[in-house]
Amino acid sequence: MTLSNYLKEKAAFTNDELKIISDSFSEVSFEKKSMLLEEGNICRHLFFITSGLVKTYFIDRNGHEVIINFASENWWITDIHSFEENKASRLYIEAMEDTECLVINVQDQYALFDKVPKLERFFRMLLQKHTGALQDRLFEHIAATAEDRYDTFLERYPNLQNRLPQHQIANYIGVSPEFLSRIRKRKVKG
Amino acid sequence: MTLSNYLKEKAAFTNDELKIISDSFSEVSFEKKSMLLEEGNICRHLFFITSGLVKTYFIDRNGHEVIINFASENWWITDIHSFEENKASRLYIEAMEDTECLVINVQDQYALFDKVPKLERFFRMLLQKHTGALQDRLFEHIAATAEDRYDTFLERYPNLQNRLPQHQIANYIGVSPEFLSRIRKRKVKG
DNA sequence: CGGTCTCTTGACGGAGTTCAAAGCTAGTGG
DNA sequence: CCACTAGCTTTGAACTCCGTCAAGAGACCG
Repeated sequence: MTLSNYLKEKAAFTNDELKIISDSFSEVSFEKKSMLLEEGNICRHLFFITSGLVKTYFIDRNGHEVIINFASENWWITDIHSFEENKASRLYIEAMEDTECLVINVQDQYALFDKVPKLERFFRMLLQKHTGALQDRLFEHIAATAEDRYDTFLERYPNLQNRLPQHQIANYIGVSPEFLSRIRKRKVKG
Repeated sequence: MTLSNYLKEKAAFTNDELKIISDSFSEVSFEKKSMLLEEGNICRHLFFITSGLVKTYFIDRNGHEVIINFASENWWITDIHSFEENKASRLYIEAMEDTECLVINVQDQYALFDKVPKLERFFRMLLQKHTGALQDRLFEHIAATAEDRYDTFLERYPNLQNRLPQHQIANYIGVSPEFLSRIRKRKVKG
């Protein structure tokens, strides 16, 4: 099972622990274009994606979608603020392909932390990495050009480039689809 | 002592726990313009600021300072990635006023987590809040104008507005000092 | 009083947006 | 299997936001 393999790669969990963890999650499927989370709702689940692709976004005050990140195989996704504090979410999470997930709710998560304390620390580390990634994206948006951000996107998600329509990439790097088209044209010319 | 009062306000620690926590921190002072952390070094400390004001920034590839955030009384500050993983930091932390801190190193932090497990969860929650704040700043930079970001700054740090030179605020919201000056002129006119 | 730091103002330029139109591609139903 | 449609990408032109450069005006500090 994928979650166990993933955890084995990432940290030193015993087989007992892996079993306890796996048993705490349930499998859920989402069809392409269906929603894992919608704005205004409380995010009830922490998702581990075993196959497929989702995007997280919010709607800005001009009614435009703003993509925060993508997540595919072996990524965790949730609105952590909503999930942990039971607050209405500002975010949407939408399946961009048919997607298989393992999910856990917040109570079961804390019960699991009590059974496998190592996991709480593991999740704290994950959160740290996520925070680092957010900081890097903020840096890019303050200090780098759109072309730089596009290059960074290509390096960071080499496998996503062909799974995503170009205007979604444009949205993620924070430019209009027209301008990304021009960037690409410029790059081909050299 | 300030840290105990702060923790009492924020979560239900017992007096014993508060004493154990307080005893694990040491006091350090920094003069205005001195550095708490410099790029290339490992961030050895988690800082709790009891008085004063610091800024965290990095130097972008054009040699310009880019301010990530400010921290004053009752704020935690560190480069968490460097601190936890013993990696060279990309960041600078600089005192903008004479500043008093309580500090702990990473080993003592983990020893403290073992003695007061509640604290590890508390820190995870802090990290979540920090992540939320970073996400909000990213949203702003993708979807809001400089004027919107200035308004948000004023709401978020009402007490910092008069303690900071205007060009530092400009840097924080990601515009040139000249342009912030124009924004302010526009706002006065109504 | 002189120097340094800070804020303002003007002129110009560049990065990126918006709008509109046209060409492409892929999926869908008949 | 073809035709149609809907969504995706490209291109051009005008426009906006904001940065850079340069110069001057305060303000603070020794």
